Amino acid sequence: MTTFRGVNSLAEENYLKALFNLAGESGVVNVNELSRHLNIKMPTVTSMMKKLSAKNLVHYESYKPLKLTEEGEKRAAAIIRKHRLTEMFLVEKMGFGWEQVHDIAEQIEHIQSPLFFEKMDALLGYPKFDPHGSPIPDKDGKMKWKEFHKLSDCLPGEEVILGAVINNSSEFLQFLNSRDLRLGLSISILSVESFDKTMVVHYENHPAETLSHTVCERLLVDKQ
Amino acid sequence: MTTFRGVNSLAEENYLKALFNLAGESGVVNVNELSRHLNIKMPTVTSMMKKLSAKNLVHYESYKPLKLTEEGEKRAAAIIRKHRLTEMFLVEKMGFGWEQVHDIAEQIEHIQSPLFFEKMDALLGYPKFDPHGSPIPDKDGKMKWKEFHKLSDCLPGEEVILGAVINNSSEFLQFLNSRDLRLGLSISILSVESFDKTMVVHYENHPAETLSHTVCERLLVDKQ
DNA sequence: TTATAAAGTTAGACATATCTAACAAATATT
DNA sequence: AATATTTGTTAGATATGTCTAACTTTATAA
Repeated sequence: MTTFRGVNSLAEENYLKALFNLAGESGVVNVNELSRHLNIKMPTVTSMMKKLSAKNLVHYESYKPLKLTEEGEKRAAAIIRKHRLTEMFLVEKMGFGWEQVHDIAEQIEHIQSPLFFEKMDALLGYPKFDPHGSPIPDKDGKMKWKEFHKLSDCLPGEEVILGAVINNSSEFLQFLNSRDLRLGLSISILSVESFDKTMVVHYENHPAETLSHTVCERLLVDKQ
Repeated sequence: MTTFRGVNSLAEENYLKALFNLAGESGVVNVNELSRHLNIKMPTVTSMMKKLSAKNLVHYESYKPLKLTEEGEKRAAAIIRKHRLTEMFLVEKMGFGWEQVHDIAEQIEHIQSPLFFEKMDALLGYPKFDPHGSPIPDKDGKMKWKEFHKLSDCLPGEEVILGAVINNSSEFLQFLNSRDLRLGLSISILSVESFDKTMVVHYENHPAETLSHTVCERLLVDKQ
């Protein structure tokens, strides 16, 4: 039947999104990184990059790192926007926990219906951040992370606000749930173990909770 | 990436759904019908029927009409259930008009997440019918149409309740909107033109509205 | 009842998206 | 600098789902 998919196929959308998410400051991504992230072998990635390059969505030259074109970035941001709006909708309007929404949003982000996402946006009151604290790109693909610090970079004595988490896996989020850790929480750093960087923190009804460096690296806080 | 699609591919789901929707009393469907309905050429349909037959979802024998197996019917009903729950959700919880929801539901019906549809179902209060009056199959695939009559089979003097519409095209539903025709409305039949079966009816603030036979055939009513 | 039309099948081509095996280039290591 | 490792590409195979052209079977009509 060839269900209508708009301009890009499902597969193409997944590559664009991955390129967007993996791009750091420089905006470039290696074939190998992309391959590992998508769980798709490198030759397949190479051939898709040629295809997206032909469509002017990716800058591709043999053996050089990949970069989205302006148009590619716009398309990618539109998908991320749909993903994050959906996560917000699932949590705010349908009663899901923040640890349950990733896989569903991963599917709904491919729905072709501008109106559907505009309705979501309006019902949510035009949110700027998703349930994990990630910014929701606006319709022009613009978005800005707040000026967060990793909790792991903070020092004993500091009092910070949990603003975002960088790892939306169900397991990690369930761990946070089990410790009553959620966005907006005010956290005081009591001490840092020097040899393994483990932190002991205090918040709400938790007088002394121990958090591994691995966890602290994934918690973004506002120093305020 | 091979996005997880559960047991059946998107294409397979569309064939199952079409077989379910086209099956009349007898439950059988011709290759040709299916081909026209899906807008897919007959040879393609034949080959897919062999595939679904190998999976025990369709009874297929050369040159014989097609029929879903019990398992095929179960799978199809599950998709229709998702479609109709989604339509209801879009109308009741997101403020869409009944003429806007078909295409979106056509995409969301393929989402793989039992929890997502259970949440919808619960938020809607376990509805039995979709916004067009079609029954929503339960989790076992069971559903039953109310005992409706076509408006076109009714006689002058009768007073009936509009219970369902059979044609969910945006155009038809917009026509009904333009005449303030909606489910639940009480309609009195004033007269029937004998040569073209046109009906003149009365309801609400419409003292005398003329409806073509084509329209009346698509309106299902409860004789009370 | 034979001819014609409609419905259905077979065979083979094509696009998309994936893979493995083998080779080439760039990077890192000694 | 020479070698080894990692990264990336090329070539060719495979699965899915679609198509057209040609043929067969079933149904319809003369």
